[in-house]
Amino acid sequence: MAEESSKAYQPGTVESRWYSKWVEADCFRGNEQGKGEAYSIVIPPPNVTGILHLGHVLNNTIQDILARRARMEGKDVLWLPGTDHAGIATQSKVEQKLRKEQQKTRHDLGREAFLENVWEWKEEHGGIIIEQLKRLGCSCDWSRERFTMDENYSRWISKIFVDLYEEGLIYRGKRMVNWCPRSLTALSDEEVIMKSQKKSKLYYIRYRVAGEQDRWVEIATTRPETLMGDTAVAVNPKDERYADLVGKMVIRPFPEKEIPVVADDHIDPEFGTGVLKVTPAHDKADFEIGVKNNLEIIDVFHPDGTLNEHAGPEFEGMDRFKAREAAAEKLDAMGQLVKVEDYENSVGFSERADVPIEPRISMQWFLKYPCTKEAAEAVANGDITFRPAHFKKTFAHWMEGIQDWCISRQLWWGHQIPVWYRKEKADELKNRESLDASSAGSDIHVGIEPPEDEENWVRDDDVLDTWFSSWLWPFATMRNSDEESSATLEKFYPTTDLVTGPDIIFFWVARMIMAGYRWQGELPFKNVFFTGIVRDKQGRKMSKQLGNSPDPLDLIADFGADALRFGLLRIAPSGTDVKFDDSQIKEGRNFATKIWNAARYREMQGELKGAPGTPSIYALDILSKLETLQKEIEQSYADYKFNEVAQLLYEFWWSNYCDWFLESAKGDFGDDADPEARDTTLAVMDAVLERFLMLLHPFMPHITEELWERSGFNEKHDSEFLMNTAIPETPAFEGISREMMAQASESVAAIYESVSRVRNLKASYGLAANKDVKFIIDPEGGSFDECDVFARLVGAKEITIEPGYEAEKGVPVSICAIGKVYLPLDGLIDVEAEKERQGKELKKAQEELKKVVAKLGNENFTSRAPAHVIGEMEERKQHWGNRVEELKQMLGNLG
RNA sequence: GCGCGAGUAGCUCAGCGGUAGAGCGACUGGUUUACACCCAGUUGGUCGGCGGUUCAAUCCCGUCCUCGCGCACCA
Repeated sequence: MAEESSKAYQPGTVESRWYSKWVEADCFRGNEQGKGEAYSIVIPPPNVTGILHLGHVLNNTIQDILARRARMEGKDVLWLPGTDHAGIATQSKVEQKLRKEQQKTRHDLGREAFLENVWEWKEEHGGIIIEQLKRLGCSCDWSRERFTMDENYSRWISKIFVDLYEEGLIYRGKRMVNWCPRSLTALSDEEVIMKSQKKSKLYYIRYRVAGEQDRWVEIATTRPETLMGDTAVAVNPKDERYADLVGKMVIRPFPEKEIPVVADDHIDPEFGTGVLKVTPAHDKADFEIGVKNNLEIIDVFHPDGTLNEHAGPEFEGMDRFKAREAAAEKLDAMGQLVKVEDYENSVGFSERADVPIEPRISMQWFLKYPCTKEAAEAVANGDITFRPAHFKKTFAHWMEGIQDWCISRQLWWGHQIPVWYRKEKADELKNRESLDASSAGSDIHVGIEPPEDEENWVRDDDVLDTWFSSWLWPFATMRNSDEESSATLEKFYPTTDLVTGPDIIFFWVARMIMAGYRWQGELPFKNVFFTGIVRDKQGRKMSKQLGNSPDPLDLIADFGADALRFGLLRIAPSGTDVKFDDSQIKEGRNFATKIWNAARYREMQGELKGAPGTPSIYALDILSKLETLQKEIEQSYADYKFNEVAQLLYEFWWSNYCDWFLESAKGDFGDDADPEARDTTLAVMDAVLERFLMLLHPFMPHITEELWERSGFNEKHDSEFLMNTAIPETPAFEGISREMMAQASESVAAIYESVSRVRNLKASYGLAANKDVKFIIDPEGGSFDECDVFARLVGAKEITIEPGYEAEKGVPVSICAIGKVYLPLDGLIDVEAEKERQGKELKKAQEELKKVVAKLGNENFTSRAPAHVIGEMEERKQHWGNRVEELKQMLGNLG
C-alpha cells in the first residue's frame, strides 16, 4: 500500500500524475488491429483559437465518459481529436493583433505575408484548448490529432470541391447574399441570427406623384437611408386605394428622380400605408420585385456599410446608421417626413461579428447539397438516432426547406477555392454572371492541383466557408484523400456516437450526414447526442459581456477535474439546458473527499489475517445493492442518461455504503471483534470498493485510478490500469446465493427502517446525540439478535430484549418493523407529551388506512384494477390497519 | 404565424397511470473506530390554471396562461 493518506483528497498532483502515466503507457491509442468491437467518436473540433468554456467541459466530459466506459466494456476505442481553423474567428484575431502591435491591416502586409502571420500565431497560441482538454482528463488519441488545414485535410477540401463542381452541384453566380460589413465577407444563412430590435423606428415618408399637383403617396419604412437606392414603389394589385397609381411615376426626393409605381402580390396592404419603397440592391424581397419589373439596381453602400457615391455627396462616406438619421432629418426639412413611430422588428445579425448584416448582391460560389434524400431518410427511419428524439423534427424541417449554401468567403485564412482563371481572360471570367461546369470552357481550371502552366493563370481569391471543411470531419480524419480506404477507417467508420450542441445541428450535423453518404456511401455516425446549453444560475447564456462565465481551469484548480466533471454531469439532464452553479462542483469535490475517506478508513484496518467466511447480513445487503447498482447503471447508459448514472453512483456510495453499511460494520473492527468476521467484512469492503471504482471511473477517472493503486487492486489485476480493466459481469463477491442476499436484504431493510424510527423517537425527546440511553425491545416474532449493530446505529448504550415487555404508563415507544422499541426515561415521563406524539402518528396512520379502505370498498376499483394492484392495496390495508391498532392500544395504555 | 421544449419543496431538478422523491438551502442537535469537504433529525408541495378520459392522473388527451428555443415574416 502507498504512504499514509491525508485527510482530504488533493486532486492537483494526483490528476496530473495519472494523466501523464496514461499518456506514457499509450492508453488512449485507438487500436485498429484490435479484435474487439469498435467504438469511436470524433471530437467536435474546437476552434484552434478557442479556450475552454463550460460548454466544452460538458460536451467533452460526456465523450470521455462514453469512451472510457466503452474501453471498460472491452471494446476497441478511438476518440479522435483535433481543431478547426475557424476562418473568420482566427483571421479577426490576428488582424486585431496586427492593428494593435503594428497599426497595420492585412492589406498592408498582403495575402502571403498575412497568412504567414496567421500560421505563426497558430503555432504559438493555437491549441491551448487541447492542453485544457488534457487537464480535464480527456482520453483522446492524441497521436491522431488533426487540424482542418493539415495538408491532407486541405487536399480533401479541394477534392470534394472538384467532385461537386464536376457533378454540377457547385456553381458561381451573382446573388443577393448576407453580407457582414465588419468582416467584409458573405455569410451563409445559418451564420445570420435574427435578433429582435425593441427600439426600432418606423418612418412614414411621402413621395409626390409625378405630374399631379399636391398628390402624395405615403410610405412606411425602417430604412430611410436606402432611399437613394429606391427604383420603384410598390403596392398590392388588389389594393383599391392605389389602383389608379399603378403605372404612374412618383418622385424620389433625393437624388431627385422619377420612379415607377408597380404592383406586386408581396405587398401586405395592412402593413403601414400599404406602399413599399423598392430598393432592389438592399433587400431580398425588393430584389425579387426588381427582377420581375426589370428595375434598375442601385447599390448605395460600400462593403463596410458606409454610403457610397450613389447616395450623393452629403451622404457619401457616412455610416449606415448615421445616414438613417440624416436622411430622416433631410426628409423632415423637406416637409416629407410625416411621422416617426416606435417599432419592434427583427434584424439579422452576423453571428461572429455581432453587427447587422446587409443583404447585398455579389458574386459568390454556391452549393446545391448532395444526398439530401439519404440524409433525411437516415434520420427519419432511425438509422441515425437523435437524442433527444425531438430534434428529428427540427432536422426534418430544415431539410425540407433547404437552400443552396453560399460557400465562398472573402477572407484569406482558409482553404482557397481551387479554381483558376486564364490570365488574359480573368477579368471577364470573374465577372461572368453565372458559371458552372457546363458553361465554364477551357479558360477555367478546377482541380486539386494548379494548372501545369500556373504562371498563366489567376486563382480565385476567395476561401471556403469553415463549415465546408468541417462536414468531412468523420472520414477525412481517418483516411487520406487519395486513398480508397485505411485501416483506421475500416475499423472505426462509421463512428458510434457524436456528442454536440443542438445549436450546430444545421451547421455541422446535417451536413456531415450528407457528406458521409456522398463520399463514404454510408452514414457517418449512428447516434447523435445533443447536450444542453450551459447557462448561469439565472438561466442566461454564458457570455463575456455578462461576466457570468466561470473559467473551467479555475474550477479545476479549486475543486479538481473529477469534481468538475461529476458535479456538472450530475445536473446535466439530456435535452434541456443546464443551469450552472458552482455549489454543484463543490458537491463533486465533497463526493471525491467522501470516497477518499471511505477508502482511507479501509486502508486503516490493514490487511486480512485469514480467509473470509460468510458475510454478515449487512455485507450481504450491500453486495446486493451493488449488484442492483451495476444493473441500473447499465440501463441508464443504454438510455444515455448520464445524470442518472451519476446520481445512482452518488447515492449508492454516500447513503448505502457509507452511511448505512460502514456504520453497521464498524463493530467488526473493535478490539474484541471476531477475527473471521473482521476479515470477512474487510473482504467485502474490498470487493465493493473495487467494483465501485470500476463503475465510477468514467466520471471521475483520476481519483478512481489513484485509489485503484492505493488499495492494491492494480496488483490483483496484473498491474493493469483501472482505465484498461474490463468491468466483469460476475458478482463482486464469490460464493453467495441470490437467496442469501435477498433474505439478508429483507432483514436489513427492517433493521434500517427501525433505526430511523428510533432515531426519530430520540430526537423528539431531545436525545438525538445522547449515547447513554437504554432501550428495551419487545421484538416482533419473539427474538432479535442484532442488538449490537442496532445500538451502534441508533446511538444507544444498552439494548435489552424483553419479549412481551409491559411498560410503565407513559414510556415513549416506537412501533417498528423489528418490534416495539421502548425508551424508558427514569423520572422524566411526560404522559401528555407522549400522548401527543403518538396521537400524531395515529392520525397519519388512520388517514392512510382510510384511503386504502375507501379504495378497496369501491366496486369499480376491485372489479377493474389488475390483481397485483389490488393485492398491493390489501397488503397496505393490512399494514396500516395493524399500525392503527397498535397505536390505539399504546394510547389506551396512556389513559 | 408555424413547430419544439419547459412549468413539481425557498433553489436546482428526478419521477411520467397505482402510497409525491433527491441534492442543496433553512432550522435543531452533535467531534462517534474515515470524512465538519462530516453525522443525526426536522421543516418544506391543492405536481402552472381549467376541462376530459380512467376504478385510479403529477403522469394520457383537450384548452388556456407563463417562460425558453427554432423556423418563417417583418416596409
